[in-house]
Amino acid sequence: MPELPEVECVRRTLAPHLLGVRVVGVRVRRADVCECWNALGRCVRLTGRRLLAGQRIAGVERHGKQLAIVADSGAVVCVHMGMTGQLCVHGGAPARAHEHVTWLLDSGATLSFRDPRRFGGVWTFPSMALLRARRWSELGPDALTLTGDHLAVALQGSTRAVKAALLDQSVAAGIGNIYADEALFRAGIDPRTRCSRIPVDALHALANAVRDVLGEAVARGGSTLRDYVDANGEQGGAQAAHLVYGRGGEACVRCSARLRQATVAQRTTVWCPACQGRL
DNA sequence: AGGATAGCCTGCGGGC
DNA sequence: TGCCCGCAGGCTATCC
Repeated sequence: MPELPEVECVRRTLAPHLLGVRVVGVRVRRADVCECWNALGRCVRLTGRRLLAGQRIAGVERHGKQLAIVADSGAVVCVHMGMTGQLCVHGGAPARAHEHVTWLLDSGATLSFRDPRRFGGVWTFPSMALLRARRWSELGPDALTLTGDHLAVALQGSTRAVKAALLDQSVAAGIGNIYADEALFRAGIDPRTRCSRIPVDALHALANAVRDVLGEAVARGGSTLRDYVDANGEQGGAQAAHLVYGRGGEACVRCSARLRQATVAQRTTVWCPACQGRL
């Protein structure tokens, strides 16, 4: 389940394969995972050109959980991987099941977007500016740059549970269920706590915890629980560093209390009832 | 209008 | 062994 660290690892492993490479063809096996937008903000017909056919790739960018492959023409393909999405580069292996879009590159390699659950998708725009204006503008700041000051403004007066706010991509982009629980544990905050009851110093601690948890997970290559692999098909190692996620009923690594598991914000949530105080 | 909820979709593991 | 059910959850649409 790609959250920010996994998508960043895909970006980093993808870039060396793509930069300066020309797209010589595109094969779409499921057109309904793609959406094309023009400069007027209208949804338009899917074409190879809009998926960068014939163009040279000049950049691979990321905001939150979304990737953008940018051509030298300025045209952009934005990929969101949902839960089970994968972007892999390989040397022309036969298509696997659920491989929805394949880009043929002049390097001889192919890039494929695979997504069994189809919670992800592909969006095309004539420029990065339009992607930012039409799609990324809905997102909060990238969670790797999250600050306590921003959290204080974004959560001001909100009565919802802090975990729900962390999962809200308009608050900060990139946090999912795994790293929300890990960050709340590090910050010592009960995930059920209403936002408006969290003091500013605790919000600063939370923002720091979010950045630390995400940064460390990137350094470990992301978390592989089931599906995640980077652009080279390699699994990550960050799951070994999870202190609470997936450990409900086990002992807290800090105080040995039994970790509690319950549904918070419609998500399976694990926390330490001793270390994470309810404010 | 903020916040809670349902639904999308497939693979897998547990239970019988 | 095989089938059925529940669960995983990022995001949007819808309801309250």
